[in-house]
Amino acid sequence: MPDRRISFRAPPGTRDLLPPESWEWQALSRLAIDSFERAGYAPVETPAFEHTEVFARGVGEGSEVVHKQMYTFSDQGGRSLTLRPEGTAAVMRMVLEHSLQRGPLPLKLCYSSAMFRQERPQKGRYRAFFQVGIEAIGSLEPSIDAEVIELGHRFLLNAETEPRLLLNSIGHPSESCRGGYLDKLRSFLRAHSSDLAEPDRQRAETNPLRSFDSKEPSTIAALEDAPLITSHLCDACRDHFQRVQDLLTDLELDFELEPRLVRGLDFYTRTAFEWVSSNLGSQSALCGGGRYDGLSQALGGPELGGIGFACGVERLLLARTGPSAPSLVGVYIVALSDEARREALMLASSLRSAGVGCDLDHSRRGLKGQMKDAVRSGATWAVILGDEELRERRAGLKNLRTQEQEQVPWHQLEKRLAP
RNA sequence: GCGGCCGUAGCUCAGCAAGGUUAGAGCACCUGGUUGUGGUCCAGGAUGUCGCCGGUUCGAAUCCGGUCGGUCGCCCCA
Repeated sequence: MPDRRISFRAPPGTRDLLPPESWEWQALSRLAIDSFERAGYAPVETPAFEHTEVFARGVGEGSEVVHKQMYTFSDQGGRSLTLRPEGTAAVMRMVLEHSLQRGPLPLKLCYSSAMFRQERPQKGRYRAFFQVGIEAIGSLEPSIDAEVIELGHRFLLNAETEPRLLLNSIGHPSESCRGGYLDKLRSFLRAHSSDLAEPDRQRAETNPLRSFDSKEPSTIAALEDAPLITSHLCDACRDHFQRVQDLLTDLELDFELEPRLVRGLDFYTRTAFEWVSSNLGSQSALCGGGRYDGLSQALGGPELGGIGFACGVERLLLARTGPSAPSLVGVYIVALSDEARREALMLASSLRSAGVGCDLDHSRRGLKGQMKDAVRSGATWAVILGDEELRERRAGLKNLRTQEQEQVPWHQLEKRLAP
């Protein structure tokens, strides 16, 4: 319970990120952006809010996200604005606004940004949350699909999350492909309407694909023999999907074909994928993505295919099984007198300039307290400065892991502690 | 929008069913034992309007009503 004299707390579904979790959070974001940049993806940042239309048209009016989860408000000029509920539509808006599609393609972009959705909060799901993701825009080649998926997979492995990769293709909207399939699925659902669980019947009409997301046992049973998208793809989409699979196999990347995998946002086409983890409570999706060849045109742009994914950082934190991030403080300076404290502050400054992470006491703690704080800081080394050391211009250098200690002249300290 | 569970110290919780001395424990924090050496041990210290409002009662952390908040699940999604 927080201090009751404080009358405010973070709004429902939002949370403060504080140590030690915040260390992990930072390390994860850095790891993500770092791995994406190494593959040629440039970091971008779009505004936290957009004209509502960007999401209404980009994400799709029919989607749940747009329908009832957006934080929408009017500004003083009467414009309708919306806090971004996801990143892809905003990034595409940015690309089109600056005509980036006229430069070399594909555009390879990455981001780590806050997203906002009004949903009922629960484990692994917040109203304000962070996503790290990438977008590759302007190539229809299967190789870019494979690159994007491989980057996501390797990132999740490096993030110690034990991901399972689910893969599907949802074709494209025309009658010869997903359109025709949806008709067949609808007839199937109508024929089996009485077997569906009550909440799923309505949805079977409005958004038949989503029936596959149901957790109702009776619905799952009824869908046992439902037609699957993968056997109704047009030749071009089928070929694309096969080539993506071949490339992933070349990359020795394990994936599970999941013909029931669908996407929540309307703009997705062809390749759809998702990484899941079993540590997320009732949420299972760690990271989700797919190809969105219709998005640019939905926003009034030219034909411009793209593919990308977004990972929920809070979910990554929940799914992590590996060791925690190491401290960037390598050295803790222990000072035993006022004179030594002055010296310690100067030493800290020069060590930091040399790139050595270090910390020191500011509470006038005694030796014992400072040693304790040194351990707490995560430092490997304690540099001990007492009157005797000051006189002889040397310092006690103690390795906090091995407990070995020696005396080192000041001028050698920096060299000994250099990273 | 709907449902389950839970609100007592910074954290995790005991106490509540049979209302009754100064409301407890563990962890964490600070000090000392060791006037110059951390993770163990010992001693001590600081920290609470028992979520809030009202009712019942001589008396409420405990019973009743309401309210606010948290959490997990449904829906949906990262």
